[in-house]
Amino acid sequence: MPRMASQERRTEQRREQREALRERILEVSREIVRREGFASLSMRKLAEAIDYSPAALYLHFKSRGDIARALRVQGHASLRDAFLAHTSIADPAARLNAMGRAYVEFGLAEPETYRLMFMELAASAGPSSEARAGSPGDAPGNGDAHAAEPGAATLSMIADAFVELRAADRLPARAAPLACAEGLWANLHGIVALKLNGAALPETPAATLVELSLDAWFAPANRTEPRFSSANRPDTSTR
Amino acid sequence: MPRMASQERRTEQRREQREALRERILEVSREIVRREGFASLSMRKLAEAIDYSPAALYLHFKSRGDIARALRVQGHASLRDAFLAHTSIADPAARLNAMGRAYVEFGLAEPETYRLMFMELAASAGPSSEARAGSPGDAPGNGDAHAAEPGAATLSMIADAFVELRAADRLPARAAPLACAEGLWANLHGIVALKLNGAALPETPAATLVELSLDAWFAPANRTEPRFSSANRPDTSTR
DNA sequence: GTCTATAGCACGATAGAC
DNA sequence: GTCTATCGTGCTATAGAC
Repeated sequence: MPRMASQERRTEQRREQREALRERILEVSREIVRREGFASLSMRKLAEAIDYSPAALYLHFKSRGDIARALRVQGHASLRDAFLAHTSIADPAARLNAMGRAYVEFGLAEPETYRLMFMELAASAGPSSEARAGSPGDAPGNGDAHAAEPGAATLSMIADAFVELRAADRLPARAAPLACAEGLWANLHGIVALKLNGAALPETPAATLVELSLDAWFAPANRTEPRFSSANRPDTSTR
Repeated sequence: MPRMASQERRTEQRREQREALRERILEVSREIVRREGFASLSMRKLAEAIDYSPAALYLHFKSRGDIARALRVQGHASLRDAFLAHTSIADPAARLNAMGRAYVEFGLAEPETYRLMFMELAASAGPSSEARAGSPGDAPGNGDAHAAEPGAATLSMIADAFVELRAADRLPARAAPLACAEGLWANLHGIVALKLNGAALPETPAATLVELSLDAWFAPANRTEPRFSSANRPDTSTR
């Protein structure tokens, strides 16, 4: 059955090419977003960058918001990887320290990606922002109402550490570990978000704020391990 | 000199009418932003709302970004007022508690105003976001490079409280009071920002997170004053 | 599947009559 | 000071040829 085989091979090639183009679109999109932000990712610009017509994009992605969704998923995977690199740290406080730093470093190193992941979801849930000039279906949050799900993995890694802290009776606050995790997350996000907005928080470097915040959220555990104490530790990055 | 007087009266009336119209534009703008967000405030829509032509707006505001700037100033004044209501609290920890709550309540009560004030400044300082379809000079951050200044008053109120805490030796962390103030601010901002983005932080109510955060940042002072302890205090608002 | 061409819309800002 | 009319731009998405 050589004819059958060759046909199968052809369709297989087709599928691979299709997949490859889709991947290439995402790759170029990611780079544009990284450098100029999602707001400046237009279908025209994207099409020109991959040397196709704008119409071709719509064969692989339902809309611009659909691309945003894919990029967000990739970003969350990237952040999760950064966290995974520290899961081997046995001490939960030390692990939280490492993860907290990693989180803020991720946000400051990839500001536009971070913005896309955590700061431009407004349009998906409210009647608010990101109402651009174009047509409907444009908002980055569209296409998936459960867009928060991809970040759940990283949040639960933080929560796990708090559970361990609580189990070892090293957690001062008497609240649910999940609530602590969300509180710490909010704190870290606040640092990144204010820094990304440029004008705000002009005085204190982000690294110092991170140290302070980690101290604040589980200081006792920290104080018994001077390895991670903040005050007498030179700031490595002065972003 | 009756002729002179009448002329003066006329120009005075003119000036008042001018001022009144400008005030009316701002008032309507504020309401539109409050309900639909700044991104959806277009000069056309605004003009129709005040029953003038779009061109008339440019007699009172240089650009759309100029309106944004005026609205931000008003918002900061409003937030400052909310803080001023608590400056009379003598105990610095209690004062910080009240101000922290007020901050988050402000953000959650006026999400779009808050967004305009703290989350849409990106375009002013970076090559990023808010690149809309229209012409240049559109970004909300334009028109004043020192846009962070209006918020300085509220920040220094927080910093003052930390200075007092430090003076009374009730501040656990050994860092500069200003850094603590910015850290706490970042924490509060993170809570509001994540809540405003809807999808994120689905589990824990904001009020609980605020309590936890305030506890985290100056817990010892808090624990000696059970009046403000959080765990055994019913959440009044479950936003 | 990919292209060209364009529809259709919305915007910010300005020119020039009155 | 206000209006009408419009310029110039950018966008998403689709129609229809190949």
